[in-house]
Amino acid sequence: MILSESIEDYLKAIYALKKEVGKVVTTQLAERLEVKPASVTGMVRKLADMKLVTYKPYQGVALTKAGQKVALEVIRHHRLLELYLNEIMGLPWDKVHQEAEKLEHAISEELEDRIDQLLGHPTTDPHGSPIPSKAGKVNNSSSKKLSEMKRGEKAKIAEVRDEDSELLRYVGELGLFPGKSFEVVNVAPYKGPMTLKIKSKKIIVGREAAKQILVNKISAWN
Amino acid sequence: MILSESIEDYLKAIYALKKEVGKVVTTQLAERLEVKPASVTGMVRKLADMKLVTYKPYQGVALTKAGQKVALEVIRHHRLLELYLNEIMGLPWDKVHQEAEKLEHAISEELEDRIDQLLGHPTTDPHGSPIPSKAGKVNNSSSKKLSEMKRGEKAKIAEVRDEDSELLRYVGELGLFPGKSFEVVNVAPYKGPMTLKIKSKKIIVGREAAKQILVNKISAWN
DNA sequence: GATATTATTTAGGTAAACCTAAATAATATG
DNA sequence: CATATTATTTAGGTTTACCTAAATAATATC
Ligand SMILES: [Mn+2]
Ligand SMILES: [Mn+2]
Ligand SMILES: [Mn+2]
Ligand SMILES: [Mn+2]
Repeated sequence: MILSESIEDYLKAIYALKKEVGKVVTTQLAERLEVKPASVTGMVRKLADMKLVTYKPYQGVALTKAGQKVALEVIRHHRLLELYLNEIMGLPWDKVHQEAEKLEHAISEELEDRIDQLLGHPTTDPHGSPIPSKAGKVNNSSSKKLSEMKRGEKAKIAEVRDEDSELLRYVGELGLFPGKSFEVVNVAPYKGPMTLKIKSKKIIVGREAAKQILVNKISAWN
Repeated sequence: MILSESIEDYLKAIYALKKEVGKVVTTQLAERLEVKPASVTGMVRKLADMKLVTYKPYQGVALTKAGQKVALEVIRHHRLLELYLNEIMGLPWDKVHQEAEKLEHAISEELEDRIDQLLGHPTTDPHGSPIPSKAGKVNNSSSKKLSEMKRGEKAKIAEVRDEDSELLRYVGELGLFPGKSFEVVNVAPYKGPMTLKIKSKKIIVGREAAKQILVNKISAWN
């Protein structure tokens, strides 16, 4: 099965939107892929012909088993590449997404396997997103947004949106990397900044940025 | 300047053919790129419009300064990638060409620079081909074919054709890597095999394979 | 030097992945 | 519930990079 770069990107976007908003509609897909809605309609019909998605006009799109398999393969490429570029090659974590976006379509299955091996079969990328296994299993931690946390709650950074380079630089400077534990010591009103404590060091993060950060709560009785 | 993958491959092929046979004609370009001659005519006209080549119908194509610059940039990507894949990632030397053929169009200039740095600014790829510098300088050693050597002559392996995986596996098993010194101890008649001596070890290589191997003669008075 | 062969170009088409503008369907509002 | 707004689709183009078939130019052969 030789699929075009565009097709791979559509399937990936459908997978992501499904995860993020539940339903996948034309306009949102168009916005994410930076094409016009009319183009999405055309492509989605084609994907339906290829049995990669199911599609009912005005109702939305959903991946079939086959479509999901392709999406997960591309996502696996993407996240393995991000981790390799960051960890082994030393590229900053705000640069790797863009690079991986192109490379994900270019690497062979053999190179994918080699990268996986060199990284020791990792399960998360530099931004905390799970790397699907070769077989297509994904660890989907049910995490919540940092922005929704209350004063006094403790949590661990799970995942940071990886598309926005500026956000990543900001968050990186604050030291908010996946895996870091912290406590919310203050939440300013009027959508104001949050103050966090990481190992007795206080840091302040804007509420907008906090919306882009997913965390796993640490239960009080731990 | 954003050039398509096809355009980059045309320019690279024109560069290579110029080097190999001196003149670049439609049919050969078509054969190398695995497209029909009519398609080459079309693309070459387009490249001429873009001032990347000069073209006279029925006469042949030649790269302009701008065209050569692009060709050398793509070749630099290709060869740096081959070396990285082989040396750092441990891919066998008969696999790296195919992989680099796709990746060369996908990596950013920043990643190119990082690879160059991690490799210590290398000057040749795993098959012995020179890596053009960032500025576009290429070391073109004037080497001859192994197949044309006579009994008793000494030389060093310079370069092995990199497109044919089977050839590379064969040559690799014989230990004929770029840099290896040897002496021709016998040349069988009727286009028969050649016997070489590398550090007192004798190896036999077919004449067809020997045509694909370039060497630098070691002068007798050395 | 006429004729056959080979190389190349021209003309007209196709497929993929976009686009714009207009039509239609779904949803929201007074 | 009639009308306005928004979402989506349809229809008809465009661009890129191919293709085939036919025409033409260059070269080789008798
Ligand atoms: Mn992509
Ligand atoms: Mn990521
Ligand atoms: Mn190569
Ligand atoms: Mn290529």
